[in-house]
Amino acid sequence: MPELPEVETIRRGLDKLIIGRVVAGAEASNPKSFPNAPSDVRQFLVGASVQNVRRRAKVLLIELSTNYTLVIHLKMTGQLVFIGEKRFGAGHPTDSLVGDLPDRSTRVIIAFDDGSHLYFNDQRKFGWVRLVPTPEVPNIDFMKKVGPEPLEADFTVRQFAERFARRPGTSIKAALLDQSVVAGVGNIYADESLWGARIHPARKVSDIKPRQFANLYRQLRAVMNLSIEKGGSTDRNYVNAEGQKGSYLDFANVFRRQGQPCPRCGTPIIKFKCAGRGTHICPHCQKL
DNA sequence: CACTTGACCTGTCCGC
DNA sequence: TGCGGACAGGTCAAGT
Repeated sequence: MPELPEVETIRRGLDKLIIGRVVAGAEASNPKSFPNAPSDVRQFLVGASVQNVRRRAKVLLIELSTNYTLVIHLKMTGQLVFIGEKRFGAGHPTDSLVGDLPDRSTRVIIAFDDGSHLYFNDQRKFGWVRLVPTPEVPNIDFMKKVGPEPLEADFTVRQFAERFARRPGTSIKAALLDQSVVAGVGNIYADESLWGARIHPARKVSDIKPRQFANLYRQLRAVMNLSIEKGGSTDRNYVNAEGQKGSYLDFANVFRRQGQPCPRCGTPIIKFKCAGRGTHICPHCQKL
């Protein structure tokens, strides 16, 4: 579910909500969701204060005073929701998607010593939370192979185009979704940026011209920055750290808009399968 | 090797 | 308001 803009939105929320709070306890209802030994949790999580909340690709990093980090991947259906100590049953925000927590999808609960809680909910159990020594975070498999951050100021068009040389024979959409090429792109922003650059998703990487890479680079950054501004995309169950939906899909041009007119030319948007994923294009603007 | 497909899970929606 | 099947935003292991 969450791609770079959604994870970044959660990060910004947590940055305001949990810095300085002290962990009082942690429990997991599903061992796969939080595979750490109880002794590590007692030693390095309980009593720790939150120093920093970072993001790398689609991964959240909650850095603790014990020199350990909670590494969190939300995969398809993960949520990370903070509920303060003063919230009672009656007072849900009107735009909230979550009811009382914990609920059936709650896999991990972090309790803070002031009575507030951080809930990791994950309907499909693909996501995970891991407690890792902070210096070892760059060495976990995912971190070792993930590509550069596309929104960093020093990430250039040239760098962007060069990354695709790793996957010359595959489709541009498969390459965009490959986290080792560029970090943080998922199905929504792949489709939206390809529409913006007028590139057909099934086009082979080796056929893409330098001008098209330049276009795609601009579109990808524009689309992701707009989404962060709108609080991300809520298609089914994404929510931010306060349980609220994002509104980017109101501004999307093709994603989940099959049958509706292309905003540029009016041709109906179509949906088909590409790189194993549901894919949305304007068949007039994006020719194979 | 480069690339594609299936598996991991649960829930929802659609057609019969 | 039953049942089977397809599908869902991600990533890895296994297969071609």
